[in-house]
Amino acid sequence: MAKSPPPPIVPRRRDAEANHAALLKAARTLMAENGPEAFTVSEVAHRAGVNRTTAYQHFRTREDLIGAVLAELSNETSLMLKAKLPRSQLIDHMTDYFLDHPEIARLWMFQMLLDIQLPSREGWNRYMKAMRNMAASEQAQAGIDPEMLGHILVAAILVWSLQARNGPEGAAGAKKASRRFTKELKRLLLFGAFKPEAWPDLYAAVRAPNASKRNTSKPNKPSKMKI
Amino acid sequence: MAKSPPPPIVPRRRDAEANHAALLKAARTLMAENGPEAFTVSEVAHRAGVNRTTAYQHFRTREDLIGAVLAELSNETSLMLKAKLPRSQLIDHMTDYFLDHPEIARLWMFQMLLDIQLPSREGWNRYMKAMRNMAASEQAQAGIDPEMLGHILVAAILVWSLQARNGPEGAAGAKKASRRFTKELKRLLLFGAFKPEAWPDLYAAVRAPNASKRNTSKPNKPSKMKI
DNA sequence: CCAAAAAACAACACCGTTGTTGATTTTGTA
DNA sequence: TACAAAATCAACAACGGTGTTGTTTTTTGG
Repeated sequence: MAKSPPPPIVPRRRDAEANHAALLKAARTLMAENGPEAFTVSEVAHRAGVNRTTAYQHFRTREDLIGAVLAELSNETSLMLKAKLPRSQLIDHMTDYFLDHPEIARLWMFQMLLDIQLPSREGWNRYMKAMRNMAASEQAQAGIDPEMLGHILVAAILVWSLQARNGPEGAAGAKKASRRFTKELKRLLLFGAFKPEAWPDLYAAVRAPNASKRNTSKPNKPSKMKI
Repeated sequence: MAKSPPPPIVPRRRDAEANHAALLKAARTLMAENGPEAFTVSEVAHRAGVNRTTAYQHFRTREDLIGAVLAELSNETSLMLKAKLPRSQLIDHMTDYFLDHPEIARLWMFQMLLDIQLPSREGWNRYMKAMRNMAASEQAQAGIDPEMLGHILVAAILVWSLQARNGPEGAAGAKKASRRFTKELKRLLLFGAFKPEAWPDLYAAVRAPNASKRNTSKPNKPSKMKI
């Protein structure tokens, strides 16, 4: 009763924290490898260099372990998306990030597939908001559909980060190949890929969407072009 | 010995073929649902409306069943990619195809993830060849990197087809949302998204790749553009 | 009606995984 | 040295999956 300062010194005899972290990391690796459900506690414990029963001392059940990994993942991606960067480096940054953290990219894709749903909806919302702002700005072309463009970009980058290592040079060439990738992505964003005059039907589909809308943006543009 | 025409009539008492097909279909559905490894023979048999032991009469082991599904899948996607269509419908066609066959899209993504590798490398090669031809043609802009553009497109379409059903209107609105998607994709291919003059750094990265290259393709092009 | 194919059914052995329990050992701190 | 947290270890029950076997039932072509 007389003791006013209850010593906040947490007794940490053997390194419980380190083991906890090792277990989380091992679990994450395995989950990213074959899918978030395709692992056994034994495997995780073994990879963490820890006894199986020790794992059960840190996580009551296998499901708890999965949940912990997913929560951790959600935090990290949230942080990544929060980073403020020069806009011109955004594409490189995201591509590099996923390239450097393949487990995150893979787990994200698995989540998307199994659709427990996209991890960290806040992150996704922030991303989409940025897309809308960009589309509304002076720096963007008119007529962009920001949500759809957002889908296109994130899909391309995510999937690329998974494929990059499959090239002829393997993981070694991944970085180099990725520069090729981001360059083409930037090129596409700046200029597109087709010559509009050579694709009158596409042009029509894009410019006169459903019913013949109001003729903004010069409907005769394609007619004068020749291939 | 006297019988010259040995009757080629295959005795098919109870409908073995139908069951075989039902098993394949059930397996494919389940594999697409939770991943190509995440199913049990019992589940498959149950969904196929067939006894578990009957399943083992059609496929010696679980692995055989998986193999059969994957082979079937490979054939179908190969066929899809072989279809000759007006080029302007290609994007819609691919998007619709995956939208109408979600199991195929999902299985494909799972394969890509687990990277047993891309199903049907021939299909992929044919696709990349088409991209190269397109890039080399008069209808395309100069300076395209066909392989990378190919990656971008297929990733965007595949992932979209998985996401389409997650919209607010669910599966019902998927078709409508997909038209939004393909429209934006076409728009992007025709015009890009950014105003090059507003992104000088991107422009520099794209036009003067590593060392300052030869100034082909009018480097002043972006300066005169407005919307 | 008969014979044979195809399916259903029940029972089994085997294995790996989960989660628990209780006893035992290591190790840092006081 | 003594205490106690943390990790190890062995053993166990319960469960569910795979693959097999032998038997029985249904169906259908001849």
